Amino acid sequence: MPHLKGAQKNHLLAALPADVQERLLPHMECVELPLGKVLYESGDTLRYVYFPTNSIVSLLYVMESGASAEISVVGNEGLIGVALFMGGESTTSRAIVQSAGQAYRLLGQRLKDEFNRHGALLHTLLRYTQSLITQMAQTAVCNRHHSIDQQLCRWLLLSLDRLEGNELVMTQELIANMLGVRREGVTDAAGRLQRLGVIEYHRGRIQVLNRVKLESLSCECYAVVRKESDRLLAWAKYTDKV
Amino acid sequence: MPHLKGAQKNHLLAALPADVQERLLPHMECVELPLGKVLYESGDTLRYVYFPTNSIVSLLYVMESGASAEISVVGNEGLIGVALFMGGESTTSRAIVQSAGQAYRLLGQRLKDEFNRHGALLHTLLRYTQSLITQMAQTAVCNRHHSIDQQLCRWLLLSLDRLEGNELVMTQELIANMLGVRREGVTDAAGRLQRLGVIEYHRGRIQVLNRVKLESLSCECYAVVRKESDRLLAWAKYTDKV
DNA sequence: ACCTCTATGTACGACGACGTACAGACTTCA
DNA sequence: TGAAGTCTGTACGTCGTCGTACATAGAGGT
Repeated sequence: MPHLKGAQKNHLLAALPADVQERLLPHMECVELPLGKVLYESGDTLRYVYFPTNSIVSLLYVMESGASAEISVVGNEGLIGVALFMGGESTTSRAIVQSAGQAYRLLGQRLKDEFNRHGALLHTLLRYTQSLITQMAQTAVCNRHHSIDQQLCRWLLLSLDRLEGNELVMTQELIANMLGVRREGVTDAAGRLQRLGVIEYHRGRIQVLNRVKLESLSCECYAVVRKESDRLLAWAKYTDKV
Repeated sequence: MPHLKGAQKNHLLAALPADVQERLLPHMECVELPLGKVLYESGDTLRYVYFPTNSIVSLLYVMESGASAEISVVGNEGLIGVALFMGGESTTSRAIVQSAGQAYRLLGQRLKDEFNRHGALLHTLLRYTQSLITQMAQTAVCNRHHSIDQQLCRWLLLSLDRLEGNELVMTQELIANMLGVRREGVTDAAGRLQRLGVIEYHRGRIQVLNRVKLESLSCECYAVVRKESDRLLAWAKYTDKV
């Protein structure tokens, strides 16, 4: 079953019972997501949902002034487009590829059809949505209380969790857009991390050398999000009843 | 039908079809929510959901240091306890009464039973949850980019929308806890608003004199949340299909 | 009338982040 | 090999918020 193999790379798909997977997979296509691609714009009616495998997508709010702030990060643990099954069909944020890679794409209506069978998919997606809510809430907290240095650590860890390996392909300029701060602020913070031997970077490639230390330098926000995600997405349990 | 009358004060309950209301209402009780009461603590397994009528409840994240930040505000437009039907059973935030009043309380299991009938309640609650997500996302943005003055305006407007009249019973100290800033910062901002003739306050009572001006002084965040809530909670449409 | 508690007002130095400007280093492509 | 573009480093004055400290005034109780 070739489809199944690829789908296992996305935790959400992998967690679904075999019968649900079999109904969905024939309709899914693997697409390339280049860096910077906008999957949907604020207010767009969503047509597809995306299940990232080795890509990362940011949900970004862009203000009237053009300034931006990241609301949450989505990788192989989740999907892009919760508004489709939540019923709103659109959101106020933009979905933009933060790390190039691949994703499975599914026509929204197919997902909704399965969702409306009220089985495992519904419960799985709702639990995932709650973990997304937690991430958004913690982003709000972090933006209020923590320094750029701490936020950079949190952001690196969240991104790292969604990729294989210990390298991020990402300029400081892009990170600044995500965090909603100046590029120079990221340069300062990254420079400090590099001098501490925690990371090493060069022209758009960041390697994490000491993850443990990175976690200790991060604010509590990363741990909160990580722990709650682990709890909510402990797939084996609760998936067949609410 | 005495139950129905009171339930109409909560928009979420009011939006439900008669048969759903009739099944739920016998199990609901009207409870008093005094200022400062904690409906649930971070990590608690939720037992009840609350549908506020004339009270306001804040979802607050409390950090290790004890500092806090409000994630979202809930009033007669929504309910407290989405984690129950989302499947997580608990959240990382605290629910605390910000404005005393009443609410309908319902045993979580009753709500889940109805939710699992996969009818109008499911779609209604999911759309509400999306509006809540929007509010959280915008809180993150606002915390990043806007001044205390702007955030105070946003906060006053959000609270005002959830109450009758134009008065808030709320000390500057409590507002500071919600916004996650110093009390003195709120004093400064509120003083400026008072000198502009936009509000008038005295020892824990705030009256809004000029709502239009308040909106113009607020950042875009209020309008974004308001507009999206109006869209998502335009009950008449879409409620019987996804 | 007095005391106590609570709510609000004001001041000042410290600090983090901002806006702006510009320099250096590496990459890409002609 | 040279030019253009990209990514990163550094500097400096400004501004908003913080932490701290203390003052004032109204509310409530005895």
